Amino acid sequence: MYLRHLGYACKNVTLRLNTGQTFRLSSLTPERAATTVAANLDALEAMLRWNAAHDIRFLRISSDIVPFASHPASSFDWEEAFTDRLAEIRAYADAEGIRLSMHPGQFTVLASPRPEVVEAALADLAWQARFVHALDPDEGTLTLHVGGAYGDKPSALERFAQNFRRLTPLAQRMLILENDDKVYHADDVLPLCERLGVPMVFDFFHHRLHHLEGRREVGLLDLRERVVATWGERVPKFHLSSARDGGPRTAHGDFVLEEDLTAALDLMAQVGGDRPFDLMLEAKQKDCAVLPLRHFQRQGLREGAW
DNA sequence: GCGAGTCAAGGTAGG
DNA sequence: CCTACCTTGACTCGC
Repeated sequence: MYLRHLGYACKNVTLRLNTGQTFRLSSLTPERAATTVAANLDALEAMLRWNAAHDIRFLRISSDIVPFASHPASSFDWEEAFTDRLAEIRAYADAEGIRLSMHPGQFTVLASPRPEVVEAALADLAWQARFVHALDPDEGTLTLHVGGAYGDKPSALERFAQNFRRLTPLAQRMLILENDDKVYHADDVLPLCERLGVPMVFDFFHHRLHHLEGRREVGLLDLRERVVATWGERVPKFHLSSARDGGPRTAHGDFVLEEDLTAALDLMAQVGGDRPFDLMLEAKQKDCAVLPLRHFQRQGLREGAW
């Protein structure tokens, strides 16, 4: 496989722009929501233009782009209010070949034993699936973690599978599952993905944390063919970070070390033949972490060129 | 403008 | 039981 796009998440440090400006629940009114979403969409468009100019064609949109979108107290209809604006941005992203994704936060938990938590997660995933789909119907994704273990991982996995079937058809289609840093290792997530027919987004950094701490012996070497297979004909997506110097072991660094990127590229070069994959860099410095690594992208590469 | 206090939400680890 | 941490820190108030 070869690296097609490098991406970053939610914010642009250079432009000081954020696709997820929000406000307190106590400030929620339809007017405030409309103003904030309009500003977030403007920020998104400016980031897309900057990205295209810098050959960055992969971006995660903040799940706060529509604050309180699925909250019971919100009556603001973003789809109706911004139909034309969304179509405009979609056309631009499409013309520039930019892939988009969203990643609900820690509170969206489909495996929870608490019904109210699951209901909220279903509502959250429903609107976010519609949002990504409106902007990138071809390659958009919705990244999710499995959730907690609650002292009984098999039961939690079973609950996840049952609740997955309750998602809207669109959310089921957009969803992809990521291995996390402490509970659901790649060899927990992969069988679940295979069972549900959901692509797996493999996070190199999370995977390595499990290895360094001796919780698992299974390496990516043993899993990579199966991880890629979960994507079918779609372009697989991976996550990569470097550790933060001196920070908590799970903290993301400001940048991504070139050696961490080349290690990931080497691992994937031997899989999947002449096939592209995309890589989301999770680094505090966002776009500034991507810029120095762009030359590793092989845009529009055809076989034999690498 | 700025520092302090607070924020919708879940879950885990360590004390 | 409680606090700290993860994550996208950053909004809001009172000075």
